[in-house]
Amino acid sequence: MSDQRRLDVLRAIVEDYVHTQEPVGSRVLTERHRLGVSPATVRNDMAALEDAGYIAQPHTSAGRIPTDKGYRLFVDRLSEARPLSQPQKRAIEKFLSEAVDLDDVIGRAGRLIAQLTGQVAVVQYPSLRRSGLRHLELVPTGENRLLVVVITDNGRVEQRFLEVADEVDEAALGELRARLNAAAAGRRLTQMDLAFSEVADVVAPEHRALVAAIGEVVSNALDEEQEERLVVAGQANLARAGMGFDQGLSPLLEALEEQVVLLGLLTEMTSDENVAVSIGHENRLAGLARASVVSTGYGTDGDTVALLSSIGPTRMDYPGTIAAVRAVARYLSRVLPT
Amino acid sequence: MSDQRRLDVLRAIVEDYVHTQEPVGSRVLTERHRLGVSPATVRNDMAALEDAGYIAQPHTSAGRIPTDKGYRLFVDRLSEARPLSQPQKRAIEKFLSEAVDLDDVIGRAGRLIAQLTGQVAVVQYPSLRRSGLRHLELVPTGENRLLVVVITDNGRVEQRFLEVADEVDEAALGELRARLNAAAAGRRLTQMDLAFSEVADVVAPEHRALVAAIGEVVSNALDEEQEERLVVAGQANLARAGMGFDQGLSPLLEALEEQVVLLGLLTEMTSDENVAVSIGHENRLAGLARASVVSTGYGTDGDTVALLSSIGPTRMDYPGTIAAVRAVARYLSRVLPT
DNA sequence: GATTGGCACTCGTAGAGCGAGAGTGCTGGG
DNA sequence: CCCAGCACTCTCGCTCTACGAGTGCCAATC
Repeated sequence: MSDQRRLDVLRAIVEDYVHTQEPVGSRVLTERHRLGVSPATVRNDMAALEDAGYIAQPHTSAGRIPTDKGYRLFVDRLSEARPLSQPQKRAIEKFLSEAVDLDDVIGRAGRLIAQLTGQVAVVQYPSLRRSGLRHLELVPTGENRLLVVVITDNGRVEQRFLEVADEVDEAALGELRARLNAAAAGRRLTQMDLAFSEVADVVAPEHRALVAAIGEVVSNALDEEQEERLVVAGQANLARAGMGFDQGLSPLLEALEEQVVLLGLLTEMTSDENVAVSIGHENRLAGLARASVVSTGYGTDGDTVALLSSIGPTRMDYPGTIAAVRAVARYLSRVLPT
Repeated sequence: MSDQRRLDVLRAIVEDYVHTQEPVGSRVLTERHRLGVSPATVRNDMAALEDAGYIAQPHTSAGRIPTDKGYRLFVDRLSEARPLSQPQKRAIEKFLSEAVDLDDVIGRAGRLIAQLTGQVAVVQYPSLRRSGLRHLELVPTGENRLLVVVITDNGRVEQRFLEVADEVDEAALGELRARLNAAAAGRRLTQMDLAFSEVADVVAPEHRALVAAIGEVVSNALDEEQEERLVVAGQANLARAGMGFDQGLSPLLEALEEQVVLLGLLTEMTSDENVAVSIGHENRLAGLARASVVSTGYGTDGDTVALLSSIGPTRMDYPGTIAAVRAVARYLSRVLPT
């Protein structure tokens, strides 16, 4: 009994099931794939595959469907990413390069993945960790309220409200703004504390507390932990008939709304710029037990700054999804401001 | 035959159906509501209501369910917004006041509406139309690429990429930045063109084109047409059993992803700070034919700057939804930076 | 020893038939 | 104008049956 043929059978089962969404029996298997053996032989192989846990039958005398373990083997050893066509690549490049700002880039990347894969896309905003400060702006906004806007080297903009005890007059604010910008401009975000304490030393005593408060807000805003914004696109794809989620949809949608938890999961499974795949119950989240996640990092020159994923049913088209995710991550890395 | 009682019957039908999600017959109607008449009488009234198009029966010999027209009458004349409880109000206030920036305010408002109504929430970002320019920042980001960041009076931040022909050196960029800020600061966004042409006159000839380009990007970024960002929250609520969307879910989710179209619909139906309700087929969008939209404007002192809506099945709890939308809009208006 | 054809067996599915229950519309009397 | 009673209709859930798909096993074959 050839080991190789068993793997061929498994691959055939996965491909057929992904395509038809129906349990596949020994007869159609021999008809649709040139295995060169009879249904009876295939049946023997299938029995062995079932014993090994790669496939299962939903009920006696139905065909077989792959298990999570079966998909795992398929992804690891039986498939290769199917490269996108040239027109597709050009379309990706064109669509991403038309973006007008960072929000738009991220949004477009999400829609792109959603459309290419027919599934849900999750895109994380690029991290701020390694950037420097470009400009700090203080905007008074109503009584006792200040808006602090931070612009970084790499074009990221963060804003935070700050409650202040006493109203600060325009002139004092202007001076503060000038001093802070002079002291902090160009510095790494990690050295920000230092810059703020320098300013605190030279400023009028009644403003020291304010400077400290601003400093706290700024480092807070740039803290990596806060850096957890996700964009989700293509949720409508999940509801389409034939996705296999027809009634188990709400746990999945709930998981997608729990952005903090979701990001944790993605971060955990994605180590570098390779594409990682997590299948069915391999996902730590219960809501994703019937789904698979294909995820990769992106960022300028090998420096992974954020994540990009596609989520779909376990019976997704893995080669196609992996290729799409990889391609978009690559273009995203290129088009992204340094 | 009393007209008043017929309306009572209609109200009873709507309330019962909203509650039980099942067609309601004449018997249970007399049992659950003190109508003071027998089922037979109610049947006559129901026949009249059906002739008038306010209710319908899914099939012969099932109970009645309200039609879109029936809900319309209910909303317009038979119900009043049910005020929220004090604890609820306090919870809203607390939750919104904890927000750290504008994104967070909008996000929280969405989650709040979603949770209060058990439906989907759609929140539009506040418009920039009436604000002035606070600061303009130019950040070079990679070769031939400039990031233009606009900070407005009311704390809104917009950013746009700009492709430039030749690389601009730091010094020239610094000068440009200073000049532009001097000329434009404090001006209304509508007078921005003027400020830019002033600068173009005094700047070195080789930078005129750049100034013009920046001017275009800025007014573009602040153009109201561009101002169409929506946040959608609580999509998972739609998938919950008993929402009535069990199989017709995907057109709805698709409608929610078509943000431009969706915003058009909301803008059209919402005229001012009153709460507007659009029921079932009254919605121009086919995807929303089985849903109702409850929408209102919000903004500082009666100046409507953006929209806030809740979308659910036509058999939603209108009084509760209207109250929730109104309450959140009110607090949002108060907490929002001027 | 692997492969294969044949055959009995198991189940899920689709369809038909049936009874019960809910709800209506109508009619005739208060 | 209201209401009790009654005949009628329709859906829903149940059971039963026939069918088909697919398997597992065994003995024959290469």
